[in-house]
Amino acid sequence: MAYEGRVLVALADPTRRAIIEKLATGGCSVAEIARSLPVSQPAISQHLKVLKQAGLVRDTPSGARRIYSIDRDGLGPLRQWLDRFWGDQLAAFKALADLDGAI
Amino acid sequence: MAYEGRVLVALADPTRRAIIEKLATGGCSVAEIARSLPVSQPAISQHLKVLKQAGLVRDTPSGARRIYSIDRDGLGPLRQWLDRFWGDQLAAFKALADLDGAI
DNA sequence: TGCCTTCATAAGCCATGGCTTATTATAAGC
DNA sequence: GCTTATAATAAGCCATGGCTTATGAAGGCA
Repeated sequence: MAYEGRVLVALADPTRRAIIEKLATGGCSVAEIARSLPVSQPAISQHLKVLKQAGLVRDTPSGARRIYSIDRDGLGPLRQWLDRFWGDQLAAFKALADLDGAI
Repeated sequence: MAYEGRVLVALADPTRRAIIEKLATGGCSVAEIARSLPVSQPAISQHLKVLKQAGLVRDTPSGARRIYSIDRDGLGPLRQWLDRFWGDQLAAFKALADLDGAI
């Protein structure tokens, strides 16, 4: 599948979006994520696998635990794909950025 | 469901992305889309319903036909949601835009 | 070594969703 | 009015995916 497809499928699930929101507050272990959501630890692991394969999440071993965190570069493919059809928004962003710079 | 959820679910399906790519070349009737893809007309109608409810597509009656086209404003909710977690990209966009302006 | 914690994988269940064919409603043209 | 074309809806089929429990593998510590 195209890469933007993996990203979109990964983000289409509400539980995976909840994981992203959790990780936005800082790196977390799997158990920590599982404790903050109403699903089992294996379910979290499965979701993290999907997010990782989509490039949205990174993990670094830390002893017996694994610290997961948001991959800042993971959204590139999706942005590129979206800009193919909603590219006008890029111009709007540019205008906004210029405005910001002027203030 | 949150609006960004509808948008993500809508774009997660490859057939719906193909419809978006087709509509990017200009407004199309349902039959025209169905002819360009290996699925039936009812399937296209079902997909268009999902895309419309997500705000990604607009339709205007034209006789017995309906012309569908991309809604340029439909991506706002998704951009906002993405920027909550990948907001650094906005800074990158700003830098890029500034650079463009400088050239 | 033995025990506990942490995490990934396996297997199976079940709801969801994308597809089909059949049908209905509306508009255009004879 | 009748026929044709276009598109939406209904009903049903089936694969996919998200969840569970059970199990296994690897690290830290007494």
